[in-house]
Amino acid sequence: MPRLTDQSRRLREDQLLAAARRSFADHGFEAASIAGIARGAGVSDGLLYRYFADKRALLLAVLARFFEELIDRAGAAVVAEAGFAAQLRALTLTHFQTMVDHPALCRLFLRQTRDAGDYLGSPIHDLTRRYAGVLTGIVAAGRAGGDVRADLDDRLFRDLVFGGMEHIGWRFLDGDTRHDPREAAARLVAQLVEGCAP
Amino acid sequence: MPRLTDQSRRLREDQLLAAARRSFADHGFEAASIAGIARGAGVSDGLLYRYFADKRALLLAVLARFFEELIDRAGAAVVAEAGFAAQLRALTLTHFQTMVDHPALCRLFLRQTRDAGDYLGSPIHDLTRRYAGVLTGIVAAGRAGGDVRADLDDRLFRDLVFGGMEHIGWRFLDGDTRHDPREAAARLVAQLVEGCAP
DNA sequence: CGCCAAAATGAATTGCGTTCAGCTTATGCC
DNA sequence: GGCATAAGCTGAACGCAATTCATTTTGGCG
Repeated sequence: MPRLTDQSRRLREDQLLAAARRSFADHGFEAASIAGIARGAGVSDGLLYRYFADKRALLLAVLARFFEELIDRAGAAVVAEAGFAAQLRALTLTHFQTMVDHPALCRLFLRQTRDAGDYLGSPIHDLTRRYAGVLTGIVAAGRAGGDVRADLDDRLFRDLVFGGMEHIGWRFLDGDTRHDPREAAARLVAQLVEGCAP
Repeated sequence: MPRLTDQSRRLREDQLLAAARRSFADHGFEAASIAGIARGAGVSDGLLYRYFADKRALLLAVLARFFEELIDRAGAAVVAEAGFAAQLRALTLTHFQTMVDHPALCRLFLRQTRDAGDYLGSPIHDLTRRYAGVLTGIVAAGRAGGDVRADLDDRLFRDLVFGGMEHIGWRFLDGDTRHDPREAAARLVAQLVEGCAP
């Protein structure tokens, strides 16, 4: 049997990733079984290991793809807006909306991504930098436009934005439907801009 | 053989929890084995299951105890200070210092605690409320003292504080020794108070 | 048409959480 | 002191799922 073409190899990989995404989203990491994923993709258990080193590598590949989709959406939403606050709202809204639309995958991401030796230097780590870069761009433009303090600590601000989004986002993941992503985004941005002093 | 006294039962439980804390901190949740924990406590595998329903319940008990210690420290640190900013710095400093002192347990906590059906209504969920209550107290006092906007959204502020602390804290967990907990706490509080507008 | 290398298989291996049938031990009663 | 009792305690056996690898299948090429 001759070597697979790059294209058909990629096709099969897509097939496996799609089946894995379904299984992981439906059952979580531990409860999703290799056998179930392989069955879902219509292949044998063993073949999975020709494409991914182990179960965790498969999960990380699923999450990396998912994260990449989020970053692309966020980037597009941001460039469609003008002004610091509007761009920041676009970023946070995209983030929240993703949590509403894909709660299971977001859960997986938050639980499995950071920590564990395989994070630093992983593809997901690089994506995190790319996502952070979107925010850095917003801040740089805001500073140039006079909407942001010149002495703002970029990294601290990033930690507040992403940390705040994460915590607020858990309400969406927990299925609290009283909350509206658009309003949550607006409130978060207003708070970040104004602070809590009178 | 007569029933164990409450006291000796608690003693044995402490023994098991201590061994489990060591194992989990040293190897992480998955890699820590029941056999290893039991050996560490000087008992058989089976006995563990007379005290904890399963491996995960054992982990949650370890984390609950650890979290309780943090809350007590934080509460004590806060009441020792006066003024909104100083109290908020005390809370965040305690948080950061705990991350520096117990990185492995903090990692476990962040990775294992939220998510997974067993969170809502669990002892750890209650402790989270207690921890949040410390911050709520600080904000209420700050509002009364005129250091906090009357219309501040308490829950949003809480999400920003805890989310920000968590993200900043990862730097401590990742062993980035360039960062000083005290300075990180001061910067975080200043940013929260002042916002990012010029 | 066979040949061969790569793809694909799935049964065997392995490791670990969990269970439970049996064994130990401390207490109180005769 | 001996013994019945009931709870504590043990650790080998079980089940389940990830991973491996010897074997089979596949399809282009000389």
